[in-house]
Amino acid sequence: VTFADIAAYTGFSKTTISRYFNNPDSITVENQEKIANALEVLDYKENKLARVMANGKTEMVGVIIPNLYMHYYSDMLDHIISTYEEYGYKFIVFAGNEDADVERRYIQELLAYKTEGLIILSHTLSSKELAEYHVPIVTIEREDEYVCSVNTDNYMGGVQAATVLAKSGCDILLHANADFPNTIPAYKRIQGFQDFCETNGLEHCIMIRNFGANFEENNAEIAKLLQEIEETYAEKKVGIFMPNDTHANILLNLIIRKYGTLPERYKIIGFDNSPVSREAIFPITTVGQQMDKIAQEAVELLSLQISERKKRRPKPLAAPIHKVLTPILIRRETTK
DNA sequence: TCCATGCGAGCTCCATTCGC
DNA sequence: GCGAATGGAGCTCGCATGGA
Repeated sequence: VTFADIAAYTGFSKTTISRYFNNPDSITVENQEKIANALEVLDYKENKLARVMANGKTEMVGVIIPNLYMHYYSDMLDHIISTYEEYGYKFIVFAGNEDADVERRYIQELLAYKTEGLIILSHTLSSKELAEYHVPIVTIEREDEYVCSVNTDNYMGGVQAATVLAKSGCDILLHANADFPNTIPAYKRIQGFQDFCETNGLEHCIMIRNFGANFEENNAEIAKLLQEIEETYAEKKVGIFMPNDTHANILLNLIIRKYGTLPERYKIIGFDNSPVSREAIFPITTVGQQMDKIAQEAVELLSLQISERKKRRPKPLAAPIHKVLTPILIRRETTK
């Protein structure tokens, strides 16, 4: 059943049928009812392909994440997908696994499907390269100099984590993280943690590690980290700020496997407020990213760019828009 | 290899009808 | 006469298909 069939059945033209769907107020209520009735009788089903062909609007958005192993990415994806109700975008998702050539191929594939914009969570391609695709792009929690982005205030997150550990009465505050360049938002997390400790004269150490890209590698590296902490700070009450909740949970499991519980001398805090932080055997204190708001802001920012491109005389953004959201500290059992 | 055609819906421009 | 509602023609989009 097509517009032509509906037009023939109702006696209206194709134009009027089109208006019924796209600008119903331009048709009388009586005629709207006639057309609505015809749709029911004829059992009309919307033809999205025809619509895409006609106006070029696929309502599809491409998403590239590094992996689905990290709880942060799966949780963020869940929130991005949930924006469908408000914005109507459908999402095609690729996991790049930190391979630049693979990600470039995925982007080409997404653009070939005429996705209207891209949300990039992976760190592999520079924002300069992404900007050269000349499509609406929003990045989340990554280097973003040349493209629009939504990030959490990582500096504040670092300060919040250090504050909690200091208030827990820890003798030494540790922050384990990867070796980020200073263009990555997470770098500021390290800075915030370090600045707070130095300002307040707290003994601390930044432990830069390459945690790997899967559970096995993470587990092995964090086991080594724990061993080092035990050897170096044997008699001290240790506060450990892990780079994310997935890694905090692995550390927690390793400690519990060794001691049967979480000893009083260990305080752990994660980052993100991923589901795993709530589901852990001892719910993990975390610096929560406002996942729902980040996803909402990202899609809003993308929608803004997409709408502008559809105008007859689109005005490109004078400069990329960068939104920064405040982290929310969530106290749970691992810092009691 | 090239060209014409068809697919379904959107859109624009202009014309027509109708009711107040 | 005016404005709102509606009609109609013609073009567009990207790709597959088939015939020359």
